[in-house]
Amino acid sequence: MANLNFHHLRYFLAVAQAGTLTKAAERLNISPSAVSVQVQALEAQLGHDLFARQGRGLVLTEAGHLVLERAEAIFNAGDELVSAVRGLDLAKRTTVRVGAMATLSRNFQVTFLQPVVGRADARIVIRSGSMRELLHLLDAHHIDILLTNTLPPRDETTAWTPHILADQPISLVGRPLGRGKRTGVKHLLETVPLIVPTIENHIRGEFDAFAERLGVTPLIAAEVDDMAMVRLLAREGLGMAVAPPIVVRDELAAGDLREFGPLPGLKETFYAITPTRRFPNPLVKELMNAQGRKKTLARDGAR
Amino acid sequence: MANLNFHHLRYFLAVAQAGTLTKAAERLNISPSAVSVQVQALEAQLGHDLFARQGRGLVLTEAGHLVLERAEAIFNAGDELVSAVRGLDLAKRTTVRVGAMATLSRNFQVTFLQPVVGRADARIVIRSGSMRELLHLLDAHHIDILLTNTLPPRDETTAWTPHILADQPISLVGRPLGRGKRTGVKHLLETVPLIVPTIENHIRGEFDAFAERLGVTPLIAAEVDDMAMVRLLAREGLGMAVAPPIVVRDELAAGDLREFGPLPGLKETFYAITPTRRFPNPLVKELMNAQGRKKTLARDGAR
DNA sequence: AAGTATTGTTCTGTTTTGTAGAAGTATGCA
DNA sequence: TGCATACTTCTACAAAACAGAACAATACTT
Repeated sequence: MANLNFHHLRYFLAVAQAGTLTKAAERLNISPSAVSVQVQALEAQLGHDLFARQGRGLVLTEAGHLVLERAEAIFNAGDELVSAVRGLDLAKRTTVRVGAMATLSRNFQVTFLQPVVGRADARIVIRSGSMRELLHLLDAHHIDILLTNTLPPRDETTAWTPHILADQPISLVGRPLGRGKRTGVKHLLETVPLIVPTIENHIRGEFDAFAERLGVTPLIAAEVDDMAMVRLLAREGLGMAVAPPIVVRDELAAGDLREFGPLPGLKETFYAITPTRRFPNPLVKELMNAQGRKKTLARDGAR
Repeated sequence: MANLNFHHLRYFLAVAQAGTLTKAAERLNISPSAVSVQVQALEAQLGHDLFARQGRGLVLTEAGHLVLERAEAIFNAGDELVSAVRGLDLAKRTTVRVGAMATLSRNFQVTFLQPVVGRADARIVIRSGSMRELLHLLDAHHIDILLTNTLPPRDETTAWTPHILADQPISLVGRPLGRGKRTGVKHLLETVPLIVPTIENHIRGEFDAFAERLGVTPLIAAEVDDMAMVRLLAREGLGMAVAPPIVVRDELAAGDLREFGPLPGLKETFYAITPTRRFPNPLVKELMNAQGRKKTLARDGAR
């Protein structure tokens, strides 16, 4: 069975809507004979008369009515397609759609988005999910950028590139201890309940290796994958968290929590993953550039 | 702005679905060069790249994904259109869609449909409504036949023809009277409460003229347009109904109601209105033919 | 690193499809 | 009957889509 000829269908629709073949031809800037032939071709292909030749006019048959309804829907969909594509230029330029790993620190996300937050000409869409889900969204262009702290494996078909945004040192953070208590890292690891990342997180691997190296068996109170949860638990005093200080930035500033020294050699790396094509979204470009500057400043400050 | 070229769009869809241009061309039984050109024409027209030329392959861009989704919907609709038209041959042949004036006697409708009722190879769809609504449905081919007892005015654009199905005498029908009561029509009209059709119904006009001719002022208890309601009211003993006996056929047979003689000169005519085209629906043809035979029989019997 | 296979593009000539305009047919109207 | 309207048919022409060859870029192989 041959495919429906949409060119014929378009002329049929014009005739059905205009009421007469002649008027339709006029509206299409085309000769009546051409329209006549095309409509007949459609009828031949469908195997049904769409118009009854009544007197000197055309009247829709039952099949004609049926086709008319659907043809209208089809060409409306076509028009919508075109305007949607045109809309890409306008709408998408001013929106940045960010996917973030559900387990990622919210503070980090906010810091990253700083340059566009609150700007009147920019809209932000954030969706979180697993790496699998987010990569799929990125591939289908439903997000412009993917924020993560673990790098998915690249294979030959990957159409994206990772960008390192920042290295965060990993510290022990927890509620202030009483006066005179020992605060050495090794001692703390052995005596204080700990909140550590789950095993999927590469920090956990590094932490375990670090503990091994020190020759201590840490007292693990909780394994948590969500950084927002880590923050809450630390604030509640469940134990000391193995996490980058940025996660509890506010609490550190307020004095509710304290940083008990970085864990040497442990760090968390934040990545932004973008489609391989050069950033077509100017907001993404802006974000990436701003990030570059920030990283430099942070390095200089650390010296 | 030029119209969307669905021919280009079809090739784009094929490429997007097949993954590569080459495979798409193969599936379409067409050369790759042709496909390449057509897809590029679409891109030019939409003003966006739909594929990113990556390595030696093609990868959908954001605009491409957007177009893909909609294109799928469009061509699905096209396929549905074709199968709907094809389905006309099969489905519609075995279905008869009847529109009946809401006020029409149900008994009459059943009698009319008798020839196809209960047949395994025939489906019946009945919808009721006002003349206006039903004519519209007939015009749009949503019903095959329209049953009515009044004839709508024909003008030059009418695309339908009426068929007289049957003449029914109009009688006075009501609950049996006590023994010895006078049953003359003139006497009854003056003394018994009556259930008469509303003024839109032409029977009412004839009835009023008839009463005038007799020189009586009838005692009207109710004006009702719906024959099912007339039947109910007569059964309840509200009064005597001015109606064709077929409306209360069952009650007459059971003896619950009695016919008090026909009103001379008054009759109701039932019409079937069909599109002017010769019945394309074999069931309609059957119904009309059967009706012809029945009418003849009824006439012969009346002699 | 060089050869080979794969994928998409460009170009040229050919085929298919669509179109205009004249002539013809059928209907409605004065 | 004469004339206008509406569609169709026919013929020639124009536009579009197409195949095939040559080419360019990339990936795989040895």
